[in-house]
Amino acid sequence: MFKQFRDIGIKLTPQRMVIANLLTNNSTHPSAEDIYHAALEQIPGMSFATVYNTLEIFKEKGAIRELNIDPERKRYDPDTSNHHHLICVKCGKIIDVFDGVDVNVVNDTISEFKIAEVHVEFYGVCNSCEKKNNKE
Amino acid sequence: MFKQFRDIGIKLTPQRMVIANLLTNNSTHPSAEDIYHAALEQIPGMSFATVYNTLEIFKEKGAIRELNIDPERKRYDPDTSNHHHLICVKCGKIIDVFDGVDVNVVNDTISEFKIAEVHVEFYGVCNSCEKKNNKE
DNA sequence: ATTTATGCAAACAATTTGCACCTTT
DNA sequence: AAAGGTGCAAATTGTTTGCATAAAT
Repeated sequence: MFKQFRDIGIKLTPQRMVIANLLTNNSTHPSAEDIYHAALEQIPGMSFATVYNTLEIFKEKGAIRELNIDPERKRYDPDTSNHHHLICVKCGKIIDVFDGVDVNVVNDTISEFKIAEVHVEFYGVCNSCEKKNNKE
Repeated sequence: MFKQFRDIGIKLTPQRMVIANLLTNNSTHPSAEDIYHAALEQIPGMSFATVYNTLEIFKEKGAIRELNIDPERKRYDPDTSNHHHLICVKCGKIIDVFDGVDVNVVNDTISEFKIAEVHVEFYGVCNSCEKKNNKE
């Protein structure tokens, strides 16, 4: 599982392995602070600088993606394939959407661009928040 | 032109009028700092706190929208209608896209949400950056 | 030995807040 | 005089950086 990290030129130290582990198969889109706290439990003495350095390297090498969804802090997504997000405006939950979304474009301004990626965010209220709301 | 601001319950002081003016008919998606500097030229002594307070009020009342496109700072958009953005990854330019974009959804997870808004960002390279690139 | 990563603390940048003063009702 | 807005400075939050130590090649 760490093979893919080494393959793209990331030297895996114990700290980085812990961070890589925390990111992989994690769909919560954690912030640097989330990762720092979780990592601290596995490596006492783990530093914030290391978390930030590691996230920077992972991002540079294309192992993870930085999300701009949360205006207060950067969040990280271990899935670098093009996918979209569903955001609950009540509880802040962010859910991945991999398929069933089709963006059709017929627009001259856009045609003049060399588009590399298309990100779609769906803002709304999730099921559990909706239920909570109805009970009040 | 200030009428619409008053109509939604915003008391218009001189400072707020300057800020409202800087925002309206401005498609550059300025940051709080951009606005502060521009406002300072019209009202010497204008404070940062006032800019932030004003942006907060405008946002609360629905006169402007806060954008999460730039990971380093919040940006503000005077257009609160649902539209999309074209972002040049080279020069950072952000261009509004009002039509010709159609998002089709066939996805159960999304169906369970009460969707309020859909934002699409197109990341790519704009024409002028593309030309610059070719000359090098 | 040289390069590279870590951890600490200090520095930074964007934003927010507390509070005294000044307006406007 | 009561309410709300402004400006200043200090505080907070998220992130980055400089540097000495430690680890890996």
